[in-house]
Amino acid sequence: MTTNDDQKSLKINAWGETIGERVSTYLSPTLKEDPADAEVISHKLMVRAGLIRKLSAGIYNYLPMGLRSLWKLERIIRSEMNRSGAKEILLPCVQPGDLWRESGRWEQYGPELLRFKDRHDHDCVFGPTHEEVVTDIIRREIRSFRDLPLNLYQIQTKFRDEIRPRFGLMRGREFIMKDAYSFDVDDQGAEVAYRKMYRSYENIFRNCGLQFAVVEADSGPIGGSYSHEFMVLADTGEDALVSCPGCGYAANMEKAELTDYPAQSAPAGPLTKIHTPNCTDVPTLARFLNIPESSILKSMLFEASSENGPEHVLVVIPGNREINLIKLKNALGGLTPVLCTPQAAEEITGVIKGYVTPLGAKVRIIADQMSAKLTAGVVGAGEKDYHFTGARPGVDFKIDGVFDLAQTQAADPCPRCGAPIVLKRGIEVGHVFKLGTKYSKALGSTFTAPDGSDKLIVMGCYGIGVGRTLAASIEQNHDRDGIIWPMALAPFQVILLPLEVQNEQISTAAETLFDQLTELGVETLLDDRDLRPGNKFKDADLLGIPIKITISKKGLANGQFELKHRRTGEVVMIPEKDASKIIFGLCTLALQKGGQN
RNA sequence: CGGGGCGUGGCGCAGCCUGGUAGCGCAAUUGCUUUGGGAGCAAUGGGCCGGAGGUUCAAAUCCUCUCGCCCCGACCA
Repeated sequence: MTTNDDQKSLKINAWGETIGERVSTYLSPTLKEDPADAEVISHKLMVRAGLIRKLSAGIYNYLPMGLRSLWKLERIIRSEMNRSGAKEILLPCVQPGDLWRESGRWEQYGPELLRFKDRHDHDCVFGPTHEEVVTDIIRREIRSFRDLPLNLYQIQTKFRDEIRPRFGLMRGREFIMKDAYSFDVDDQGAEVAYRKMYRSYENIFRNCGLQFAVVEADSGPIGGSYSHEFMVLADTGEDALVSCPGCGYAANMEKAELTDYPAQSAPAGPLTKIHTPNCTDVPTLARFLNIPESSILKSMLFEASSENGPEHVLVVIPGNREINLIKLKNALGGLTPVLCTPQAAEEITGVIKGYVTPLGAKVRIIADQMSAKLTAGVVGAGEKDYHFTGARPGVDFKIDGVFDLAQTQAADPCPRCGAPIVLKRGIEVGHVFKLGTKYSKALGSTFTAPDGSDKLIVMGCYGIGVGRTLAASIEQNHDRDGIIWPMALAPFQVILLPLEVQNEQISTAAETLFDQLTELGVETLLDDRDLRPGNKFKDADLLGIPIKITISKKGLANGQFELKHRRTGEVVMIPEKDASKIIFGLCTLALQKGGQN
């Protein structure tokens, strides 16, 4: 419980961490100005508050203050993972290249996989993820159905040589990830494991005091397999998502289904060619004809390459809609579609952009579901300055396939309940995924079933971006003055600001309260620097410590301290003699309320 | 990888176009005054101008090459 003699004693908790620190002997270098290389708010604030420093592109040092928050988060994650029955392990960063050849990812992974050779000229990789290594453990150690189910997790450093690291901890090359892997005897068991992790993740992010959404994610054209993403809601988030206030349906924008949306048929009538000069885009044409944009069926030419060479596909969709490229990709059986340039489209269709027609088209035509439902629409005439009205999908032109292809827009009806959809933005902090037998098959991980037969282990994998979650928390919780930590993640729960440390009465009162709080286990930062009040206030706000106690002559004259809540700005005077109990109570309460304060 | 931008004391920047003494603000150090929202005065220290090569009597400045970093596009925790 004590430390070296030449320093005032520091209290230590059960894990060996300090409960209280003095700013004068800490390393918390704060910056008045934004760092020049930071773009997003969390990155700026983490650097300014002295939580992290950049070492190299996408590679960061954690300073003491940042590390404390990281520990808090890791502790929350650990406790939930352990509660769910998962077992913690620690796997190496450096892995043999041969293992990656065995799984086929040595070839598949691409330049994002950091490869190097050791002194014996053996291929090595710095692990970007650990499916290979855990599966290797399992195939060696698991023999029988009696050994299953099992869930192994670790909190560990990964390296992915991203093309473009950015936004500080949000997208680093080296980053800390919690990754868990479940092993089950069959699909049903894997399903149970998946549900457990799903619930653990909800608990983790709730306990962090974060507002989040769980969304269905795109898992490619693999049938049966599915995945969910955990998104921290923040306007500055990189990912778009849809959410239904009616039934709770939520999905990544890429994945969001649409079953219906407003689209209006063009006036019925015979197919008529009309003169439409200079109407090369939808808004212009709609205005020219005085019809809604949705009555225009726009035809867009895509190129998709497979081993049989490039194929061209004409996509027909109502004029007021954007095409969702992921949906289109799935509709094309996994081939990546690329929109043809106007020049390329003109070469293939023989007409300039804006007048491309599905009528008599030689290429495959696939239609968005709503365009297929319209009784008539306006389409290009395949001839400059002319369109057709009254074109009947499937009658006047062929349709080779109908799919849900449109991007969801705000207020579109929910695919589950029909209520208007709301668009949000989020930061992906966690991902749960059903793997199936991909890796157990590649690496030969089997077990003996009760009937004596050998079966492949069914796997799932589950990730949380630890550093990213910290950044996301700041992205969601900050103001003009700095970070606003939720109690659960704050590096310290309380900061003490004695305004004049030269004044004996003030410094004694501060030291006394510091002792009392740390004795109670309240993590406290004492700003004992001989600085002007303004400096201390600014730093305290920047650091985002939830509770700020100001100790001044004025207050002490009445036997009181001033208590200010960082989040609300609410100020109360508290009596000196009860201060530690009151503060302890507030901290405890905040943690019980799921980390919010 | 393609497109754009930036490298000048610890941090943020000016100087470069039009070559000739390296400058400003903040921070740091010392002293005095100050003490409820980033104080004032005075003094001090600190810079192979990212690196290499070239042009020139002379290069932070012009030219070539290189390295690093940031921003915009396809992947991901």
